[in-house]
Amino acid sequence: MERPNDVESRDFIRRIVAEDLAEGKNESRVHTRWPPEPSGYIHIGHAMSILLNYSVAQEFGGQFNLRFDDTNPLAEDTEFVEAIKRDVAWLGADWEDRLYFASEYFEQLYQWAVHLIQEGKAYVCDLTAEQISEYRGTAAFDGERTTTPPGKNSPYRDRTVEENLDLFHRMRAGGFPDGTKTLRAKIDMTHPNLNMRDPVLYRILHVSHHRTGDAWCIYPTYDWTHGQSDAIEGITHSLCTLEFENHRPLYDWFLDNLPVPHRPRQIEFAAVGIGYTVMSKRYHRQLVFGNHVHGWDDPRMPTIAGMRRRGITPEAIRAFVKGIGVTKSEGMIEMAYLEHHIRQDLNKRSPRVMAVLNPLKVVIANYPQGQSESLEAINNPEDPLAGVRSVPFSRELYIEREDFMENPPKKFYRLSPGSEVRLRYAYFIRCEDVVKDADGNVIELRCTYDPDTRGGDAPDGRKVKATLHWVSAPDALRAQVRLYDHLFSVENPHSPPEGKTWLDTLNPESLQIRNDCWIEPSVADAAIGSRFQFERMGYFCLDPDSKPDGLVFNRTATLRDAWLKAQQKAD
RNA sequence: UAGGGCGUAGCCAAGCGGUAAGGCAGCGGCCUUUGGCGCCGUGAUCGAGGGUUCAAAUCCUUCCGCCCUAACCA
Repeated sequence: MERPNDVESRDFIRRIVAEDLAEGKNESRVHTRWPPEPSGYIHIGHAMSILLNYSVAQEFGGQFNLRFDDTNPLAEDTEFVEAIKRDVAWLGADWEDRLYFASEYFEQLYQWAVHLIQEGKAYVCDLTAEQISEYRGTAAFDGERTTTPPGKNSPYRDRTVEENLDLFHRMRAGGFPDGTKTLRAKIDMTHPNLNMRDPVLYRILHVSHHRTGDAWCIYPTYDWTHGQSDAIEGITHSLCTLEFENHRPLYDWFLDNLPVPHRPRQIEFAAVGIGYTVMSKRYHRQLVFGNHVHGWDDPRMPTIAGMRRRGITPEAIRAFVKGIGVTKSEGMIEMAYLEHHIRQDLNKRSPRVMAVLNPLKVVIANYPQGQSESLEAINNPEDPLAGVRSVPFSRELYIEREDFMENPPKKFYRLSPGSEVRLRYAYFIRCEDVVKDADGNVIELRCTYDPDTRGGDAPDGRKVKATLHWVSAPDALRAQVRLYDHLFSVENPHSPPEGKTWLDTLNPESLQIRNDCWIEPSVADAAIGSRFQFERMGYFCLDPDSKPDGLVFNRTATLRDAWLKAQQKAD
């Protein structure tokens, strides 16, 4: 069927926002926010939420806030606040001067709690955590089937307003030990939505907070904080992930029962999952604190910090996020899809360079001893403006070990005894002899070159089936290269094989370090973070561990490899 | 079990009653001084059944499957 292709369809959230705008809601404003808890580093899943909230505001001429949801001092830390700010900014989401902390609203929240008590809609409860759970009516298996009994009222539910006010005041004043009392909303203990069965608003925690210090010993829960914070900030559309859908009735109940200045609307969307990795902060904390990776910014991690160190650009992440769309159906995106966007972005912007990761020495027998020359190489065939550079050529070179086979199979176009190939931007060479050590390992190739093919073309028109990258041995820089693979060996670590845990599925070969790599001298002064395409090998970037006399590169992504694929098919 | 949500090709995703967009992956081919890039071609009757209608992926209905919650975490 014929359908206009140029009409980009809107996702369901943008459609709702557009409708609200059309109906003149919210004084025709659009205002979103992203509310992280500073209890870990953010990951690519968060990036989707950040970019969605930010871009919706952008597209509708609205504003975007960054608000830390810092209501649980037990897990939070300023280190995470700083890391999150850095990562959000790096992704390109600009909160301008609107950086907020839910902890700034603690006093207002307290006043609203008092209001609720006065209205007879909240009470101080002495039940323990376990008792609260029991009274709530937890699902139970009666031997035949699981049932969900209605909850029953707390015996403290009918305390007088005066008593509640007094108790709540003393809770704040520090009169009670941790866990002995809570403030709960008085809603409905038989409500089918468990969140509505008298949820806890405040718990007692004699713990100092990274921003409010020891000013408080009672801390508001997420549910009691979130919607009201949105209201205070004038948020019009509070976009969050699907697991909060169950909380929406409560979110709305608070707004309905409080004298809030504004009425925000919560809309939920599906979070992303990506194959061969895990996307939960809880798991990330275990990976980091359990030393299964080298920190939050380990290039194998799906954290923003890790991806940045890996060499992935914010543009690639944005393109990826835009590509997967916004829906309510939860799925698992293939890693190949992320890699596609990484390659597409890096292909256009990365200067090419030649580097040999697994060196095999080549001596050009007919090239004069002691002679050398400079050859011109194109910096980026995708970008004419990138210009050219010169690379040194000499009698002794290194080529990639995988580019030579003594007994090549059919369709192996590269170097083998007697065959001729092109050295990129240099000459045609022919392999004349194979030098081996006592164990029969190939340690050197003796080749001859054709002086007439300088630059890579033969005047007589003869063709060659392969072009190899290479470096001049006396001129090349030694480098360490870190090759990364999937962090996990199974696509979904959340459902590991029988008898295994998710940690058992970590890929033992996710990091491979090569110390004897050689790279052309043009990268000598590259800045940390510089990205390159090592021709025929992949995309790499200079790691912060790099020193002037010891270059360290991270492999961001491999190039697609038709030969590799053909081999795998042959196996 | 209760409440909430989801189900369109291997993956993501358009579609909103008029007879299945697009991307990724795969496969085949072209091009090529990166076996890269680029280009061309190639796949579905929409979880299942029933119903309404001239016409249904789109409406109704029953069923099935999967996910979320049942924390004084967010």
